[in-house]
Amino acid sequence: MTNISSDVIRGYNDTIILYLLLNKPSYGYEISKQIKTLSEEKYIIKETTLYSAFTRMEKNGYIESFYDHDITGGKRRTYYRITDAGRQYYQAKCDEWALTKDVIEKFIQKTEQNGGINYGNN
Amino acid sequence: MTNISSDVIRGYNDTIILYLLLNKPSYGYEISKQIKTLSEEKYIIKETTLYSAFTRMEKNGYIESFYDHDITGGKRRTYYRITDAGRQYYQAKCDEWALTKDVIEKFIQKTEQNGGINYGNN
DNA sequence: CAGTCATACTACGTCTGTCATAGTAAAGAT
DNA sequence: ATCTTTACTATGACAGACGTAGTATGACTG
Repeated sequence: MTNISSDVIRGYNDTIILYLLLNKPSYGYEISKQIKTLSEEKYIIKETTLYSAFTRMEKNGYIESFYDHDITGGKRRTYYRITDAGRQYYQAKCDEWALTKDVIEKFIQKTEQNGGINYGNN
Repeated sequence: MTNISSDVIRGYNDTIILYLLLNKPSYGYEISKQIKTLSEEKYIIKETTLYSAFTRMEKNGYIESFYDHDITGGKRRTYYRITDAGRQYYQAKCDEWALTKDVIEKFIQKTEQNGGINYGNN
């Protein structure tokens, strides 16, 4: 089975996390699960990667942390909300992505035998 | 001037280099220029990054080095040719790319139009 | 009521790829 | 004679990802 190597996604973990904060604040565990389900199990972020991203992004002013006290089982959560700077950074990263994609694809050869469609057997 | 941040391309430098070796052997300086022109100046690989990639990939058995003695000005070149293992690795990376692209794009919002971005290094 | 499970983190140290800086070396151009 | 272009090599720093381990809380289970 093909798995995504971490070096590839490196540099987009922050973007992925920010995306999940665009509409509402969230916390580590929830985000980690959302990444898993949204990516259809193709990408599972490591806990340490996730939490160190939070720390880094808070330091950079892209997110802000706060506590919510409606405990629903388990340890107290640290919630994060995206800041304006975070939204700007996210948008910039999205624009950068378009560029990066174009560049990388100049050096990628698509294998014909699987144009996204799977015929039959495995 | 739009520039791609290095963290994004990280993990694809090897792939890019291997692509340029698919049809003929080459050497550092030539490859560096080809990356520049093929990417339309959007990506300029750093010398140290390039040469350390050569070393790493030779150790991994993806490329082989040899000397060519038709000196055409400048210092003696070290040529590299891709191996079968290198071709396999390249193809695997191409397949991985398709996957990665799909995953990342689930977390990317496309903006209509946005001018020059300049993120990351330099 | 002890033990396990799921949740929700924190701490610490290692590894890898990138990159800044600097230097070496050879040939052609001015 | 020196500058520029070509073509590397050496060294060390750094940041992000990750392995490993530990802490803490409440819910469920026998």
